[in-house]
Amino acid sequence: MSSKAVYLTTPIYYVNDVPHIGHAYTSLAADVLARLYRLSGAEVMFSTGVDEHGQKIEQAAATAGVAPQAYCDKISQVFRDLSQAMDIKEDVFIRTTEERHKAASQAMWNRLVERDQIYLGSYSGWYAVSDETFYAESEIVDGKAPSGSPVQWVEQPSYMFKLSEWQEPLLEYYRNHPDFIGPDSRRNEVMRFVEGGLTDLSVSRSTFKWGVPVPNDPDHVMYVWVEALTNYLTVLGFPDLESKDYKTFWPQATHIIGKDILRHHAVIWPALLLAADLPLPKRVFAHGWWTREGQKISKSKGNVIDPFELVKEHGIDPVRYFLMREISFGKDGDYSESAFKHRVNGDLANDLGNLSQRVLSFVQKQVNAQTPVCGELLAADHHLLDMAKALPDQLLAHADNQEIHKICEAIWAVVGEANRYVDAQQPWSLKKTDTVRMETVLYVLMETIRHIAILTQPLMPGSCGRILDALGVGDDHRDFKGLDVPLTPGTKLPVPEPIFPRIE
RNA sequence: CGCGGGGUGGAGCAGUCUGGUAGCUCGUCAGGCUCAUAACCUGAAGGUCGUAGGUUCAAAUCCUGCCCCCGCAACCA
Repeated sequence: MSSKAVYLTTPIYYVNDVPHIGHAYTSLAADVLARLYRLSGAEVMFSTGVDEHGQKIEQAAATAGVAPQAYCDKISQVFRDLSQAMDIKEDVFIRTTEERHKAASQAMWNRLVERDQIYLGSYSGWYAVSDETFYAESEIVDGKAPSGSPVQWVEQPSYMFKLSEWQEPLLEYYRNHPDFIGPDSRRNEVMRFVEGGLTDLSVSRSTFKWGVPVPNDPDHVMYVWVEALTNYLTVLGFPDLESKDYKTFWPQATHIIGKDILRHHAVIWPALLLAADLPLPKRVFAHGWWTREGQKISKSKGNVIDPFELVKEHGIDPVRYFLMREISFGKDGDYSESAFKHRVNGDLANDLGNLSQRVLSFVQKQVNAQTPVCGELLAADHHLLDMAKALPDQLLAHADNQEIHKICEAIWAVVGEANRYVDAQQPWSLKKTDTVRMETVLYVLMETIRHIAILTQPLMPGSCGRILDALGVGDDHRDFKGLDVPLTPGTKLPVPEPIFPRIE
């Protein structure tokens, strides 16, 4: 259907802590999009991974009494487990301690140096010895750190990136590429920020060792920006600009991120790429944050949401569906037990689950447990089928804008129409008067459900697989191409089981 | 005057760019159906669209002032 290429990324997650709902949310969104594009026949690269460098990791490892690498090995595995737990299928899991990433980061650094974009300056700030941390001017309270520790003004040599030179080129780029930053409100925010002026950026540290060494200066390691952001290129084989992956995917990159790191991705990253004379990604999309029962989520409040516990309690697919459907992707939203219950019971159990069950149970009992024969189609039949057949294009359009909630809405509009169709056609009445028509109605319904199930796989792969099993759809006909392969009348069908249980 | 976002029936949102009978989901109430996971379908009630003023034949939508809420201010998705 589509021969386009798509490169989707999540940020690389910092391994100083275990995964929380935010990590799960970002990865899940990217996974849903990746799965949809794969179904459509597009060439897809979906990467996620972990950021394993920095002082906090070095310290955390020291506290734990293990070498940094051993510490990273352990925590990184938990992030891999998260993908497993949530049925997230990334194509690449990148770790910044990999040798190829070290090579890519240093190559990026060298490109910047060659273009006179990095100079040795100094980094200064308020340093609290007891906290081993620098604090921003704005964080200082009564001449002390937020923690109450005494601070001193410290200056140290640091390599600086000439970010300030890129203010105008960035603004020009934003103007010429209105789709570069999404949602639109974020683009606005970023442009205002850049218009306010950019200062050069500290891109190295000499106070710790756990990082990628700066080429030709062993006293420094690269600080997060240059190194971490380069992971998106590492994955594609950079610095080999002739590699197949780089050529295929880099121009098609969409970075899915949380709104907290919008500036890094929408300002620093494109500036670095412009400065290094490399093409920019196609789009940066920042999603919102979750609250829980109306409260901001924070460790101090103790109300963090553990994604592992979430899926253990509710099952993978209901959690996937809820997170993708409950809020407009890009906005903030709230996770609450009652909202979760309403979504799952309403959309999954009552609407989709019940639709499938009421149709398949009827077929089971009235058509001898086999796919019915399709007779002449009437206007009402065409209306429903046409709605289902219009979905693929609609969904891809929404995916291109990262409007995942609209993907859900579009599918459920067909689910609703199918339920209305059942009521209008009354197959239970036709049973007594016109079994040929009854079979046609049931066939139309099964075809509609087949479309829905195939197209909902990206959201709920496991559950939709079970629906397709119940419809007798073969494994090799479950993608966009398979949509064009209609059900075969007479196929023996298994006894249908409810797919989405209600939450009481 | 730091920057940005927002204030729409009980709840959560869309609509605002491109003025023209206020829409969706959930909830509430009434009815229908009986295939189905006490599910499904239909209908009704409920909003002076934060506020004050302006432009206009006409404003949720454009302009101005004010009030309130939220986020950001450079390592939390």
